[in-house]
Amino acid sequence: MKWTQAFIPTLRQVPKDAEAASHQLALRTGLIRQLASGVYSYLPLGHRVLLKIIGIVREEMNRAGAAEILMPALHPAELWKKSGRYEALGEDKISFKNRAGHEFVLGPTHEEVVTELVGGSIQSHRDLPLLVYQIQNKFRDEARPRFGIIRTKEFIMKDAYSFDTDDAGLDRQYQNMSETYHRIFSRCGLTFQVVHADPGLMGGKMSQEFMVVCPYGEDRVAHSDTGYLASLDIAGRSQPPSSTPPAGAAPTEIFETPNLRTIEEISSRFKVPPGSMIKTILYMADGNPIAACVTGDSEINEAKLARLVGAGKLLQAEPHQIREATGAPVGFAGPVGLSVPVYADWDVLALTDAVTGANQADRHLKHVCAGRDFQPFKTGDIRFVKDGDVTPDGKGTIRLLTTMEIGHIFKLGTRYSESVGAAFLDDSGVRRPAIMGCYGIGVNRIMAAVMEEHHDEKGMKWPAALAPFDLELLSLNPAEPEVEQAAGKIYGELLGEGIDVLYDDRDERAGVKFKDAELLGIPFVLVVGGRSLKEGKVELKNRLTGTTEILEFPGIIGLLQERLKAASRAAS
RNA sequence: CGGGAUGUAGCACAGCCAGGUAGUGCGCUCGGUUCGGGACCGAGAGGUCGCAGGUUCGAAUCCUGCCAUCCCGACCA
Repeated sequence: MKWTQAFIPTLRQVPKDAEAASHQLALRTGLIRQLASGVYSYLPLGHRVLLKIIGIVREEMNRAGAAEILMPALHPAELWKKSGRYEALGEDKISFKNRAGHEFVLGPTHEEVVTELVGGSIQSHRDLPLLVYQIQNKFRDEARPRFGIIRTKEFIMKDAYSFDTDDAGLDRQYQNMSETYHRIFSRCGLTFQVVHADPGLMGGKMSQEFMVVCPYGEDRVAHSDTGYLASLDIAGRSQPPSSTPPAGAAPTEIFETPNLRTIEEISSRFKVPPGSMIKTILYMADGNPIAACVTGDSEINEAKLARLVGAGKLLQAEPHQIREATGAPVGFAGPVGLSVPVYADWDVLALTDAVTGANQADRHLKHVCAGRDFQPFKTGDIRFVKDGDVTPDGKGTIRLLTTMEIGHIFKLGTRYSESVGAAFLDDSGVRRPAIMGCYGIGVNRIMAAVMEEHHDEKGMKWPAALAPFDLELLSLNPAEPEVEQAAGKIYGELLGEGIDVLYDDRDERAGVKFKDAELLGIPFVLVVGGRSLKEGKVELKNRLTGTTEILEFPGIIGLLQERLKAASRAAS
């Protein structure tokens, strides 16, 4: 394709709204343009990259035995009510009513639709197992789109769903998808990690996330050099020893803290380190009030807390519920004398001289000692892990890494096959719900992740497998007829050989073309210029290695093909 | 949804505090000179200063409200 026909609006300066490297580069190289917050157009170069990614995904999914389908983006709201997820969709739902007054949801994911589809089409255990997938735009009204195409309201997802007769079948499909995902992300040139995620509270099913370490990700994982790796909702730590109060420790004492509610306010006003304060947060666990305590320098992890409590639904208490439970307004809760069950983090047990709320307006307690002044109902690990925590096996030191989730696989079980309906008759004639799994990949996120990983100060360095073109042909000074002719001839021959080439035929100065070529980051740039042309030579620049090779006529095309093949072999 | 910031030409910004004909750099158009690493000279085009209301003889500038976008956090089936 010729540059002058390609619609590649490169930018010299970085648009001020872009912060992440992938966002800046995607804008500067003319891959994307924003229409609204979290809503983007993909221009020819961006679209080509997406097609390359989709090509790899499709190839690997097909190889894995998955059958491609295409489901609608328009879902009757009724279907979501049937599965019970209509409410759970909440604010993220994008929906509208048609002229007949029927509500439709723009599909944020497709468990309901695929279960409806498959449920209506299978009858016997002989129809299973089944594995289907699609590549399609999803819609979620994200409260906060971020970092260009890393988190958008409309995004491209590959979603796959498996249906089996038993758990062993599900295990096989899950393993198959896990291996397929490894192949897909590797072929895309990504360095990734697989992290066990919160299995959720329904049935203890398994879930794993495929993560890329990246400063502009929106997840974090706990990692140690002893090989520990876990998402924060399940990341544990070793249990610290609890302390016993020193003999003759001071008794608790109430002190006045007018209008001082937060850890920071008390800490700075009374010079108490946050680590020796007890933060007490009230929750409603399946409708019953409970209190959770961590040290003032920690944050409660609600997933961990929910597991300790054994609660299905955990919500932060409303102000009136806090007042009922503690007898005080928000900001003065503490574990001492509290009538609701107290769930305390291990760290709290180590405090022998703590400050915490007195359960009275404008008052706190000091010299509080866990075990002496209050007895937790249960203790455990309920806070987010922090840098420096010790891994559960006691051997490693935890470091937090910022990561981007590019894929996830999940053993669903029968949640949707029961609620929406997908059942089969087993070999003894008993009607049973299919065992499901679901497997997602964020296609535009792969693009962003690759851009985060493969660039330098000059611009992109696309892995051969995803580059928008195999080769850029760059003619210096097209005003010289010999150069123009030679470049045109080479362009024609490359096209004839089926090489995907971008021909920079613009009437621009050499510097502009070189800079743009480096910015675009197509792996190979073939430079045709008057100087070397006189000696019957052209130059082949390798953007990835930064090296230049001189090629001589004739035989250029053949050599190029060798280089391109070698590059794509190296990538796969 | 809480906190912070920013909206002036395609992009990046100045002007606002101290109200008085809307500017700079890059890009763009035309002419000329250049031409292997983001050229130079000359002449141009391009803006309801985010929107609405108010104050004032007069508002990009002061006041009020709204909207949009970005960042931190909450959320993320």
